[in-house]
Amino acid sequence: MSKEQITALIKEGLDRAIAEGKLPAVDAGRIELDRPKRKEHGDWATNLALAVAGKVEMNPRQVAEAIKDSLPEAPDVISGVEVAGPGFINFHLAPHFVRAVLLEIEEKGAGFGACKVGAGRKVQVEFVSANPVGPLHVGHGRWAALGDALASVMSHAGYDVEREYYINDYGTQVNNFGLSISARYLEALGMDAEFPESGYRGQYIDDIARRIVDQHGDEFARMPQDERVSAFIEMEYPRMLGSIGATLEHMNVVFDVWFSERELYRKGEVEQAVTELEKKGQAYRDTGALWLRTTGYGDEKDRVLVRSNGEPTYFASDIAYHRDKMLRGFDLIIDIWGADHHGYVARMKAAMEAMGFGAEHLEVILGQLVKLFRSGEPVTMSKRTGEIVTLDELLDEVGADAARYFFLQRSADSPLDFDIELAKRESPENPVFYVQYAHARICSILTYAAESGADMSAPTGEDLDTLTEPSEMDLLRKLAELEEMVEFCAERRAPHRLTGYAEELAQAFHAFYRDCRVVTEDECLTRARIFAVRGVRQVLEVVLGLLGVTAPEKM
RNA sequence: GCCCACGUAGCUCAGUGGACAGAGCAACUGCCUCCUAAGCAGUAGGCCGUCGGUUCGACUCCGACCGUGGGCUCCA
Repeated sequence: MSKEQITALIKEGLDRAIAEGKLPAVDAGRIELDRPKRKEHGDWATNLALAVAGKVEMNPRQVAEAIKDSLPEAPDVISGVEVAGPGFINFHLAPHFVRAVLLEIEEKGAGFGACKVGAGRKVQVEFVSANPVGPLHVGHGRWAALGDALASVMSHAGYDVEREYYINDYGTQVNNFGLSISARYLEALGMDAEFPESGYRGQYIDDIARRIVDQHGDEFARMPQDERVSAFIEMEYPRMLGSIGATLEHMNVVFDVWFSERELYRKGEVEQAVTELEKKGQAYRDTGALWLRTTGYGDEKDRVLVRSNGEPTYFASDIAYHRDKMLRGFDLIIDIWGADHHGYVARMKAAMEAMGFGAEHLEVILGQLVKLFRSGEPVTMSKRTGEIVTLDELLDEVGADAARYFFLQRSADSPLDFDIELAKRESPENPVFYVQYAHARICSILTYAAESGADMSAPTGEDLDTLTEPSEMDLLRKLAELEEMVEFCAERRAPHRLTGYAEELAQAFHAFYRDCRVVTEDECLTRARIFAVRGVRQVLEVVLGLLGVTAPEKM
């Protein structure tokens, strides 16, 4: 990759300039090399001279000139170097070197753009993890898209990644679920029933209740309330979980592990975790409850692990869960939570410290919420009546590709305005089609080339040298950026930047298409351009694959 | 009140301490005898919330303030 090679050249240039006495000895630190925003500033630029000028008490431009003059010759890589602006050193890559990206794509195929920053570290990304007490809503779709794409891009960056869904199948929420069904069930039978205060009021609860009546009549009405509620829980939460799984599958999100909270309790892990913390002196008893001393690790106040009635809190089981993750050998745990859980981050990190794992092993990504719009008008969602737009409804309406792409366009820190009508529109204002269209267009060109008898075999080096049009060179340069994008998105946990790259690549391709015919009378050029266009197709497939969006051959 | 995030074009948002701040939409103007016009080219649109600080250099880092959203349970 060009970045390392140029960094090495700069380092050598600096060392040589010092050795030749043009510069005083100085520690350059880490050499920064960036893609300049403006094309005329070349392919790569370094601010080294600006950074060093103060230390050596020289004019930055003089420093830059000195380094430039001492740079080793590298005609295979660089075609030009200049000092510009306040003291940047700009590098222009040799065209031959730019074209070489096509050979790399050919060689690496689906592995193109991969890198090794992850160094094989074991990472778990846990996301969605919605309580199995109702259908997924649109916000869950965002976490699903985000978690899945993050896992993909980190995997491409050399991490060993697992995707996990945590099932809260224990405690208050499932109990409320059972109580809600029970109330609707009795109502459906014309009996009096008090609907629980914090019950689930969605239509789907009525549907479940009615289905039970249809299948079982009033047989559950004769049991004691507790027995009926737990019967309903056991019957219905697995079914709900199944339907959540189906929705996620509909969105092409596949988890490696579905982890049950009940299992944690069944295996005694919650108790073990609590006992361990007590033994370590991290927990104390006060007013009948057991408290974790999270204030020792930066939390605002200590938190209850076991209530005075003997019941462990959700926090306790969450601690046990994170302990279990660490014991499974992950180097890094990434949790994706809704922004409404942000108050929970400090205490969970404190708990990691209290357990002796180190808070740096846990990263929490807080996703802002999704607001739905339809033609500019907000789609109202009411918790009170339980009227929500489900993820299934959204997927049915706009399709998995558009939904995923829209969810991924914004950084997790930004609330997302999702316009259903825009996502549905099959027109240029919809960016997902813009990118997919580039892929379809390439497929169509390749079909045309084959049908018109063009030579589809690999080009020679001389053939490749016929690629000289500015817009085709720009396209090749864009291809070469994938690897640093992957590294950036993985390290910053920012898969949304990949959508921007996808659009830039598509744009570069469409500009190429405008200027350059692929199938021409010139056999050398035709071989080279077919090869180039295949490379673009490969890279589009990689990027769309990381985003979890399909790459259609026809549109 | 305290904690966190956000504040960039008319709208929705990108933006990695660097050079003249970007995209899409919306508005306006052109371009199909052609491998897909789901495309391309162009015009217009900015006090990067405000004020200070750090730096050779700040949309970017720090502080204060203003605005928006979220959180501050022996809830999950």
